[in-house]
Amino acid sequence: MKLSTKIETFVAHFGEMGSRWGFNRTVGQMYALLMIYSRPLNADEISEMLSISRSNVSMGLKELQSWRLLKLTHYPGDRKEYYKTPDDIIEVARIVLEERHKREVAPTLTMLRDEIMREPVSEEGKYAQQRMTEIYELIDTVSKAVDELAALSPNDLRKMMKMGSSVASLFAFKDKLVGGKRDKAEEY
Amino acid sequence: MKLSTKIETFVAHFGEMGSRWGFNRTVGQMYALLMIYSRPLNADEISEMLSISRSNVSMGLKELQSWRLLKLTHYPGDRKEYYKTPDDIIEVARIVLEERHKREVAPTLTMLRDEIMREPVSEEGKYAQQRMTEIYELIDTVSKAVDELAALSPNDLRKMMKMGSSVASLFAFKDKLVGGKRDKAEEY
DNA sequence: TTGAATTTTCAGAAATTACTGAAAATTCAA
DNA sequence: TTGAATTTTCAGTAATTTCTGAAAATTCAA
Repeated sequence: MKLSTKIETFVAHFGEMGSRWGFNRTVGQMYALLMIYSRPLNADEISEMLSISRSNVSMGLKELQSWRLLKLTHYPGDRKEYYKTPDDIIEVARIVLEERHKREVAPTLTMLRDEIMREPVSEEGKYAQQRMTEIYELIDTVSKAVDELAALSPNDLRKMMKMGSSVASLFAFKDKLVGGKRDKAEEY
Repeated sequence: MKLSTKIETFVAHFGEMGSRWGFNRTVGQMYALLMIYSRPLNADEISEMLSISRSNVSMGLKELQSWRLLKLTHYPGDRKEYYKTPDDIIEVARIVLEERHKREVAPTLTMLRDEIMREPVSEEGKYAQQRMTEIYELIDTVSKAVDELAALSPNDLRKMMKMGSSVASLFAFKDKLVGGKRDKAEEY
């Protein structure tokens, strides 16, 4: 089962980049393949297409499922499980944001809150506490904004994309979503 | 040179999380330490405080410098170099965003553009091309929005933070920055 | 039930990444 | 200049992560 050059390039690239999203290379490749292949694939097909062992595919699928990033399908008369990604790419982005928030940002905020609460014992501790407060506020602010974006429906997000991407436009759109009114909407 | 508990917890946590930001554990620890320590530190001090070899510190500092994340200081009569982070934590966030965009997002967009251009030879390639176009548009949109945010001055961003963090508020703020006017500013 | 088909687990091997000590290179005061 | 102080480099080692094959577990049609 030979992959087209287009797919091979895409898969290889996301394999390399995958680690930045919290996966290893093969898991990145697997997801990339599922994302651009026109039909759901079973584990054996993935194993063959990417030349990785069946057991590695099994572990990779398990990890991707723990990220809620896969959809399962079955075909009549075939006991194998077939995997695909959500049809809507925006849905994928939303899930990744949510999961990363849960896995990385939330624990960091908890740690910072705990340490900021604890009475500092030294001058050093006092300074550290101040700095942690600044860091807490920054992360909290940004993550709340991201939460809100992630909470918008894929459909709303798509409308936003069509409007253009400037921060100003994004905001203008949000206004419409929440029913706000503005003087100079035509500027955007 | 014993670290306070507060600093130790913070350093350990960012060591673990560091890999998500593109660094390894020790580089994450080093930056965490420099971020919350009240004064600039030299390489020997970092080495001792974190119990890592002097050469490892040297390599870590080099990497952090390639990310433009360090400021250098000197003290009269002392030949050692002293390192600290930008005073403003928002400046740190802005630089990380810019560097990650340059190192990860830009190459991905280039790859996608190239592959989308290339005429597909198979049905599979045709479908892949479609999907890549969707992905390209999403990444491009989001990254343009992030670029704009990163381009705002730390001072403007701080004002934004003080206003609160809802998307709506962010937009309202951007309006003020760009001189726009709105009916119901008092709602935010 | 049974057993063939399928998926999962996991111990060990392979590959990759991080770290160290020693040596080389650089810097700068005298 | 010289040489002591300091920083960087890098080959080898250590630690970690990823991957595999074999075996165990699960599923389900007959």
